[in-house]
Amino acid sequence: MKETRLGEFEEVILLLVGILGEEAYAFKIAEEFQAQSGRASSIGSVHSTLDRLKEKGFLTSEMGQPTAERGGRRKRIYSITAEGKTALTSSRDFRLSLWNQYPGLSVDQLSFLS
Amino acid sequence: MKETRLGEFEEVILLLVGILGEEAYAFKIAEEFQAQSGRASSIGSVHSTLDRLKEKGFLTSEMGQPTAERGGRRKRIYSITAEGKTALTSSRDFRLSLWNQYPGLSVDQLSFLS
DNA sequence: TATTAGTTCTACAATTTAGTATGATACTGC
DNA sequence: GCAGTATCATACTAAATTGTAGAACTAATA
Repeated sequence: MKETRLGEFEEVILLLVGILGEEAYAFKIAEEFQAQSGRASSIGSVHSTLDRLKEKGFLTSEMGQPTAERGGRRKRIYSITAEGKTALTSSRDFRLSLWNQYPGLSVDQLSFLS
Repeated sequence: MKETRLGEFEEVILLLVGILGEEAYAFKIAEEFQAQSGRASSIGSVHSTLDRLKEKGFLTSEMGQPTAERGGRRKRIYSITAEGKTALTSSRDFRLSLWNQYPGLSVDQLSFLS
């Protein structure tokens, strides 16, 4: 009951933090989510998800430097913790293992490589 | 808002239905879930999840034949619909794409093959 | 200095997902 | 036909996830 599972949205957000690296601040993450998933996302839900991920110990954050852009409030930059990375890895491994047991979804053949 | 997303548990259950084929009935699915995930699962939650998946159009079911086992009530056998398969495939593709953008998680190298 | 843009933050509400409890069925074997 | 077992079924509850609205901060530009 207290297994700290990741919801689908949470998992994607966590992944995006990893992918974006230094650029992982809420607004950018929301944009990127939309770009990659096609699904709309609101900045608010991204925020609450980031908070939850922080509480679960999967993320940390710190304020970045202000930029020279108009409206350049300081950004809060998120980064993945070791726990976060572990969670992503084991989620990935579990899924790969299941997919590979299901013929039409198997990843072995590299059919997904572009 | 009405995007028919799959929860984490739902997705795994759907996958197990695919994997189990003719053997995909609630009890077996619950057992298999436990075996593969290590997490406990109750038959009741598997049932309600199967129902939900059916409502979403990802599964259908029909009663099987009684077996010659003691207590052999007829089983309800579930199977994946085309929609279900599509949902699994696109969920897989989306994840593969994200993982491959995140160096430590990339699946390209086949490092996961046993 | 007023306006505007980019952004964070918070508190709450809505929805969805997962789990419980309990009862009903259907069959085998004695 | 009674006891026992495997299984389905239902209705409800609880918990977790996701979304909304809106205020507030910061800096640039006009």
